[in-house]
Amino acid sequence: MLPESFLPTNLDVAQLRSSCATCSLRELCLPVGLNDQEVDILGEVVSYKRKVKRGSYLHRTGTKFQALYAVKSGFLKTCILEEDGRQQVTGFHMTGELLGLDAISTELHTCDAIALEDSEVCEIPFAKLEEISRTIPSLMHHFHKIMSREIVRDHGVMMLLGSMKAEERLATFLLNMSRRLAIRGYSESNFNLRMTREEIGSYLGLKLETVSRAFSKLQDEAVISVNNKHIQIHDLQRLKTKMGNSSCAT
Amino acid sequence: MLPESFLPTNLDVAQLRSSCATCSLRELCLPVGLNDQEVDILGEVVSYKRKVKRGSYLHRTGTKFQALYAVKSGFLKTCILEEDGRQQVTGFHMTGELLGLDAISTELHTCDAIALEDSEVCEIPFAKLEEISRTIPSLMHHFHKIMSREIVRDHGVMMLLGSMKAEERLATFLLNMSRRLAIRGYSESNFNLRMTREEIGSYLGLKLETVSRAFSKLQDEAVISVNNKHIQIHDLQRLKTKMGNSSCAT
DNA sequence: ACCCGATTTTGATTCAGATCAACCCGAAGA
DNA sequence: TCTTCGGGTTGATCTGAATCAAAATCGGGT
Repeated sequence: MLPESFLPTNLDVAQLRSSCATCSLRELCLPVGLNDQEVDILGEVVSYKRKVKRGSYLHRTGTKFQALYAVKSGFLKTCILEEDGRQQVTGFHMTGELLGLDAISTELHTCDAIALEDSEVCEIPFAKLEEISRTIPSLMHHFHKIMSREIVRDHGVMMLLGSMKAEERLATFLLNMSRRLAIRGYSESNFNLRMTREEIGSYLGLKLETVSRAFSKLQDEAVISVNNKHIQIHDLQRLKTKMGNSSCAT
Repeated sequence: MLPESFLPTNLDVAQLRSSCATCSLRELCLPVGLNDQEVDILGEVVSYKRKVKRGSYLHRTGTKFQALYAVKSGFLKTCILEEDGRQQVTGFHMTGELLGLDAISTELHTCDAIALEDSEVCEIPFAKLEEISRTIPSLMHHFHKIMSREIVRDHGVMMLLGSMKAEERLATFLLNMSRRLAIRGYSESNFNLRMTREEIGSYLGLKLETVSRAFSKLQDEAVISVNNKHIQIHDLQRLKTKMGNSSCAT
């Protein structure tokens, strides 16, 4: 099994989906452990909200980096692509997660971010974030934790890509989705995927046909039900065992 | 070809290997763009130096995180390992690079760091680093860049593991080593590897036999010479073309 | 309701890399 | 010097996933 730390939570609070209609900071991943006054300070920074229609870009590779984006609602993917056309999905991102961390290093975005459904993000001008984090140490520390968690997540994916078989990869992926949805208050065993088989494949280092076959196999074994994008997990426990033992019985 | 940003430089200054025998801060990756006074402040934080003998651990998975480590000399690997014994090398680290970034998120190390040759590191207590970075904005910003660069590097590895063939992976790996050595003033075309075939394989998601065969193939094609751990690159240009075009002629 | 393009599933075949196995080589130690 | 042992190379075979191909299904628009 992958270590717990593989799972890219990207948020520490469970009560994300507030009923508040405005761009409430409380929904984001950043203001963990801040007092009201500090949240107010942060609030002036993240005021700008942006809508991203399904299929359109939040940012493109090579464009200037100015702000991080906190996902307020919706679902996005990030991917890098080579000149020769090869594409690698580097992540899927849902409510409360932070996008753009990779762009800090060069001041240019190093990947594309594309909405897989109509989404909303809060823009967080990075220069301002650094500025106020000087006066709010806990904010700075939490931001460091978020970046670090992204590194840990990436290491988990390296492990997956480097040494897991197709079925293990898919099981890991499903459990990851399940867990992240559960944290946000959705069902852990009943959900709709927002991405295509090809996108899943790109993320997992597999071809789309292989992903499809792996789905079918898990369904044949009655571990899950698959109806196109709709997934139902019947046996979470058994799915977990699939994650980590290629050596054990199939 | 991988984007330039793939290459995990982890330092911005070329003149790393100063002749100064003490633990000069100037050699590290952190004090970029600081004035003398600021370097002095930072100096009080990173005073402690630690030796790590070849084969021994700098830190182990699960132990408490207290400090980042800046490699002063030597060569280390980091790896995560599963209960079932599977191991994944997540990186190789040389002079000037920063270790331990993954541990910030949970306050526990999420990987082992093992010296592949006798090495020296400077300990940087993280709490203190955060503290002084409040008063030195450029230090904070540079630290953010370093973390971000690690994320970009990891994405590059994901690309490699997700969509490259064995030979492409090895070519990419060699060019990466070559470049990092060149930055440090060593030959870009003539160097000794410090890790075994198995460790290379783990990093690249290949078995050691496959790594060995890929080496032999590149040698047969007169692109490189291999003598055990000693590598000589004869045709850097051709090696670069190997990196990115599985579709093109072999 | 119907159509069209995109997506998904499934089958047949191929192939890159894993696995199994033998052997070689060089450094460390008796 | 001889032995041993951890790497490393190379060959033979196997296999999981890629590739090629053809249906089936879904969803959006008219």
